[in-house]
Amino acid sequence: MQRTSLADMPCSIARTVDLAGEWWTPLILRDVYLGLTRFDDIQANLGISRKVLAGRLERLVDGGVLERRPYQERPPRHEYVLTTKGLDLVRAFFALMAWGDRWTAGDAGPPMRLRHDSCGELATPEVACSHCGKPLTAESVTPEPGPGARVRKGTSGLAQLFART
Amino acid sequence: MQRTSLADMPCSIARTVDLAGEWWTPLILRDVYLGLTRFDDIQANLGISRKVLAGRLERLVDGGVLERRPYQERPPRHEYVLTTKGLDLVRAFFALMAWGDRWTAGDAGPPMRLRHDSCGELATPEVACSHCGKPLTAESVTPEPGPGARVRKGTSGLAQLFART
DNA sequence: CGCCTTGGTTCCTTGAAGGAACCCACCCTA
DNA sequence: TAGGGTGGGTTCCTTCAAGGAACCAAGGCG
Repeated sequence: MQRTSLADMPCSIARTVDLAGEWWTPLILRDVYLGLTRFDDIQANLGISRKVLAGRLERLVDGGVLERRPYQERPPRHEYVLTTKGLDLVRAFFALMAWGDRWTAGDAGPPMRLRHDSCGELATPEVACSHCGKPLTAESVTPEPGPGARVRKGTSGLAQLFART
Repeated sequence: MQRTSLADMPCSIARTVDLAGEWWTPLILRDVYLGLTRFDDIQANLGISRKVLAGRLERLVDGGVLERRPYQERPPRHEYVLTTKGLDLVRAFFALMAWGDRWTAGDAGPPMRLRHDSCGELATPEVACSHCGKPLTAESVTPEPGPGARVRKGTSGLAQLFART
């Protein structure tokens, strides 16, 4: 779909989008997480082109997000399962889901809810500070360059950290 | 880029991706958040085609994520600023950024870090339970249908909740 | 006047998405 | 042994979005 790869940008959002932000990919991961682990099941559920699905699954396996695992031999059959890296990505998608619940669900309410096993309650995923545990919002945070930043000479402003070259 | 719209799926991830998951869109929002609010600045920073940028900005304004605001008249000039809805989306992107920091940053480390104003520390955004405040992971949660779910007859399994039709 | 800046729009080419057909190994049943 | 079903794709063709460059218009500005 894209000609421009985002993988080489010095930005963790860009690199995440490059691997997991292609069209359909988040929904494929959602399906796998919810138990649709086989090619035909995912294809039928999403209505995605088989060609596109094959490509996305290959990319996710190469990226270490999914594992292609045989569940029987003779005839050889396999399923796709989330790796640790993939489960961690699903966790991040919970934050996107919560945003969608808040802003796009409308009167019908959220299509899916999450029950937190440890506390037993229906949970709204929140983005919180790892240090103090309080809500981490865009307004309550100040971005600064990290060790992996590539600052370009002759420019200024934080966003210049993420210039493509 | 896509022919298939995800907007009508009964899934908050799909609806979020439909609006904010197009190629370049997360990076545009990142730039606006970091202070690159003008067309030419964003275009130069990302190296994106002007046509694509114009389309993305229009879609984000229509979707209520950005606001197109004049900052001077004569000559008329305007900038793009995040709405409340947009700032909340940036917050969800923090979770994606944290994933990228963990899994794609490599030895160089994260390109950007966030200092939490209220506690003063460098924060790693975590996805936490709104109820008990503890970490919310993919493994520690049980999905169940919400009020907005559309269960299809003749199928089974949670993922069937999100079938396209 | 001619040039610069901002904020786009138009045009053309390339390449990804969508859709349908096809394929192959293996199994089952009659 | 023929025929049909299933899982997991691949091939082919058409359509439409992305990329890139040129163009444009309103308003300064020297």
